[in-house]
Amino acid sequence: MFTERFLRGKRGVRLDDDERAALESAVVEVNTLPPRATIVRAGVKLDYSTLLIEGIVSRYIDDRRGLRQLVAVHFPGDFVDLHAFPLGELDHDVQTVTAAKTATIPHSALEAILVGRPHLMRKLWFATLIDAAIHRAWLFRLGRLDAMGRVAHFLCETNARLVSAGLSDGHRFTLALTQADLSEICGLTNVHVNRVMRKLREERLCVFRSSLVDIPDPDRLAARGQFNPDYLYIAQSLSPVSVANARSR
Amino acid sequence: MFTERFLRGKRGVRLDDDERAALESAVVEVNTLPPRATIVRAGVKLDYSTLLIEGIVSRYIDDRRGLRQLVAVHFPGDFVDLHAFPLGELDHDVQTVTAAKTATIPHSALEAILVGRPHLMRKLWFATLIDAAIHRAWLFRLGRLDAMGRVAHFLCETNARLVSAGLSDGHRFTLALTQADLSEICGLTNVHVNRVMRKLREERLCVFRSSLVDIPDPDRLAARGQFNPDYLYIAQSLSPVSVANARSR
DNA sequence: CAATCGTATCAACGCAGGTTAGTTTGATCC
DNA sequence: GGATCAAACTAACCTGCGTTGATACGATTG
Repeated sequence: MFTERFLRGKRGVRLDDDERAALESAVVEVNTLPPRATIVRAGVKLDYSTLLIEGIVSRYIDDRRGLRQLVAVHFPGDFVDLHAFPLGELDHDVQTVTAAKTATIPHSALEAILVGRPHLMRKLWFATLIDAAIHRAWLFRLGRLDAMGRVAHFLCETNARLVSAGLSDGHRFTLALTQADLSEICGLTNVHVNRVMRKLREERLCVFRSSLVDIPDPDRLAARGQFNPDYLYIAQSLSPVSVANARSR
Repeated sequence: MFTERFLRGKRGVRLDDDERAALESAVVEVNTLPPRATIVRAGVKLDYSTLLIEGIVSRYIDDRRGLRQLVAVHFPGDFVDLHAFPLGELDHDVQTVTAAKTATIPHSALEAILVGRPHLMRKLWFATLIDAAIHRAWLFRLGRLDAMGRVAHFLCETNARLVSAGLSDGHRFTLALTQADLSEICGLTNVHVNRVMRKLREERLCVFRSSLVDIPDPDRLAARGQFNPDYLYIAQSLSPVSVANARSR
């Protein structure tokens, strides 16, 4: 089951068995990729899209001078570059962060879904718009939060997304990102991210060591990062708050 | 013709007469709105979307403490909240900046297009993904550019978009944004935006006075803001560079 | 005409985060 | 065991932007 986690826990877009099967049968290939492998380059015409099954993938804009800004991070279940289907080519690069397993879905198969299964198509559209909503939250983060807030916000978001993918219990999860990766996500230098991580640790807001994130009190961290999960369109029953509360009770 | 400017000048998604007519006939209402009028509030279920005919509209995320980050600015021809159709409700607020004229399109009409005109639907999807591509460029701006660069980048982007909408000649255009608006776009304070505007003027990069933007040398401004228009998916013949060159020859 | 309000402008000061240049830790491999 | 490398961590210094508060300008209104 390649699409098992796709749209999992999202509000109002549950896939029925039929749709699930249609998507599954659209997969033509499964690949295993090493860390830091380029999946897509900006400006190259694409006739397939990539669903992430395992590992972490990043999307980034690069000024070809060493400065790189991540614009998205993807976890298992994300349809990484589904937007390449309507767009034809991408405006940014896509690269694995960790080793990853991906499923390839040709655009010809999506074309068939477009014509024959309009309601499944709308759910695919929805998926690309969640990514856009996350972009907007990232804009808020970069534009209006200080360094502590940015990191806190990102960790809250990641926790919420991993909870809904079934990969976090609401307090702890593995996250194989380096501090340098975090700095490219949060618009900071790696040196400053290091300072921030220490402070988060000192204030008992979050401990991130050897790829393990531990959030003792998700609500406090959320407050520090002004994090409000609404933009993730997560189904009520799976919201990180309710999960965290269920555990702390 | 309400949809005259919609997707104008975009690569590979020209609307044929039939599609144009279908969209036109989906309009049920045209409204005139005053400046700073709220169009949509976050979290409210929507059964219509809004096409902008005249004026400027902004989308923003607000921390309810006075800090506001704009996540998008829309010009005539933009389908401001088309993403509300698949999403159902928005994760942010939408407000006019200037007085504006809008066309309302009910989601029921979009539903009909979804089922009956899959290829028009794909073009609508495309339109929402352009917005996402612009979000990404804004992320780069906020994450990796200094204050001068951010303002320069925004002005280049706006110039390019207005050229393709037929509202800029590539060097000059009217833009009824205040310096405070610019600060909420660029993640700066209005005081610092003022410093930046002076410096842009002193360096002959850009003069912005009483709602009129004048860019003597678009290439120089683009270099300062590391602006590359590819993400706007503008058709070759309408790219701002070629327009600017045509004029300067 | 004066009063008012939104916007632009400027100067003085402080600090968050960048820059530079390291050292330490831990994993992997010979 | 030592060698190597990536990642984490630190300190010292510097600067770009935020903050505060005041003034100027121009449009609108009474």
